[in-house]
Amino acid sequence: MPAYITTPIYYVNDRPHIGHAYTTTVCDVWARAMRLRGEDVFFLTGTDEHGVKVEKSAAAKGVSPQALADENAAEFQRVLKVFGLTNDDFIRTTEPRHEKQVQYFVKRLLDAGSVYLGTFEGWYDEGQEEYYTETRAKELDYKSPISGRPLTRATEQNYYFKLSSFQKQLEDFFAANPDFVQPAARRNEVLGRLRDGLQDVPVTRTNFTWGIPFPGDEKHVIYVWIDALFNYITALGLGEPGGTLATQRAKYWPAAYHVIGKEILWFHAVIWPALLMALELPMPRRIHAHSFWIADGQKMSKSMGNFVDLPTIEGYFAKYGLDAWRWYMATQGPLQASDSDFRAQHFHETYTSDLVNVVGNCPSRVTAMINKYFEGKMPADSQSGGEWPAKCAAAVTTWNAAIDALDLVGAAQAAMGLLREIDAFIHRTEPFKLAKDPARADELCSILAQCAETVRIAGVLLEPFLPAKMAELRVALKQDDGAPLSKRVAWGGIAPGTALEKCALFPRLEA
RNA sequence: GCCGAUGUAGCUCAGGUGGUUAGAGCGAGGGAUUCAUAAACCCUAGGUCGGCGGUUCGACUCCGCCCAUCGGCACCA
Repeated sequence: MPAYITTPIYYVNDRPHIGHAYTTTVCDVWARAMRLRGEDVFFLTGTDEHGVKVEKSAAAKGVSPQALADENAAEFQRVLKVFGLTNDDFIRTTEPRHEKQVQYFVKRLLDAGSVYLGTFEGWYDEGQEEYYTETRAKELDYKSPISGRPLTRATEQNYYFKLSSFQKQLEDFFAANPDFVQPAARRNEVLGRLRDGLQDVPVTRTNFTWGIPFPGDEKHVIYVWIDALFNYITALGLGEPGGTLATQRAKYWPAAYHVIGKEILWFHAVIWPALLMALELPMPRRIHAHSFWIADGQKMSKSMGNFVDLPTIEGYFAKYGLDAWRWYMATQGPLQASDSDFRAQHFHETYTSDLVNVVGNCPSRVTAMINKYFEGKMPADSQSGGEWPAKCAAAVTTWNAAIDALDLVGAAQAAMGLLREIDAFIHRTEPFKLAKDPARADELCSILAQCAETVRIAGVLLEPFLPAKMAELRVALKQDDGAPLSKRVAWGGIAPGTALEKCALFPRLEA
């Protein structure tokens, strides 16, 4: 079955930071894992480029909105390369292919009666050009928080999406698909809010022009959120049935995973499914809303200026390497309901205890003994692997289930658990003592062959997390990476007599 | 303010339909050892299980109140 995974499209008004890097890395690990299995994977990311904020920023800089979007989109694309991320496409919402399809979808919603022209009335701040909700306006004593001038009662004509009419259908869908929104805490949040009842949502704006024109009424532009959500299917060409893009990519819909941050849950868990229902398109399989990184115990914010930004991240690459960064993101990140704290010391400890002491050290001691006792030649195992083939198979099963559930920690632990068991096995069987007893040579051969083979298999399972370092391990073990997972984790991949090199994958570093 | 969640060892978190000594990983201290990147291994850590009150023979686990933190409260990308 084709596997489709998406990140949100990133707002071009932002500079790339750890938040973007995190979401994209999570998707990248998953995409690599699925490709390793031999699945047909499509991994999408991109940029969201419309909206009043972009228009204003561009004006402030004295450039056109498109020029600003071009510059920042290019920066996001450059960053993806620096991070070694393997997205299959990069969609930009100002591309004609996207705009045309969004208009097609909106037109269909209009024709189906799911979008209608309505009137919005509310408290308007003329200086700020924004509306406040009734409660917020009351809090402000009906005065502008900026200018102090009284708010005015204003009305505006907008097109609305009949979200309210999907209440029942959404409730039924959530009931039938309890895993649709992950993690469970986020699902409960959505259900709670759903119980309060849905109101129709405006899908157009008239107070600025930097957006996709509303089909048939061009003084309206399509609200950025609606525009942005459609990226998930415009990239597959679903808005141009029969087109070239659709021919190649329509098979990827419905998406397996929309990975998002918790701040945009409502749009993805409720509005997006309702839009798809209105268009009679299939639902994505899962929405996974991760939480946020905080920095040294403090919430990251623009005003605090404490975002873990690109230069900071590149500092970690320089010191620890890209794979170490991926490992920290994937195993220590906020994939579940609570936030994770990014701390330099924690990063260092994770690097040392996981990567140096286990993932680096275990292959090192195994290849070192084989070099010392067998001149580097893979020994023959008269025990056919003993208990290890079954242990490896169990780890693969656990790993597969974890990947299916986007449980990156579980998958990483399944792989690393094998290495920890090999360490224990070496401790128990003491091959370094057997080496001194010629009468027990056969036993020694079996033990070290089993160790090497298990290390090889663990290395395969670690590839999505540590692609560069596991490539080094493959070279040391004289392996290639062509075959699908099932073949590569089969016992006996290293032929007896193969010349194995000593390897030291992760150097110990000072804090 | 309203709704929801969380609060357990230095850090990150498990756990228990109430019952003798509350667990893991990491960090820290000590030991033994060498195949290995002084790594793997063994031992140690005494934390009033957020606070107060209640129910009970007995609560960290049940109930109430309070405090703190986090999320949501719709036009915010």
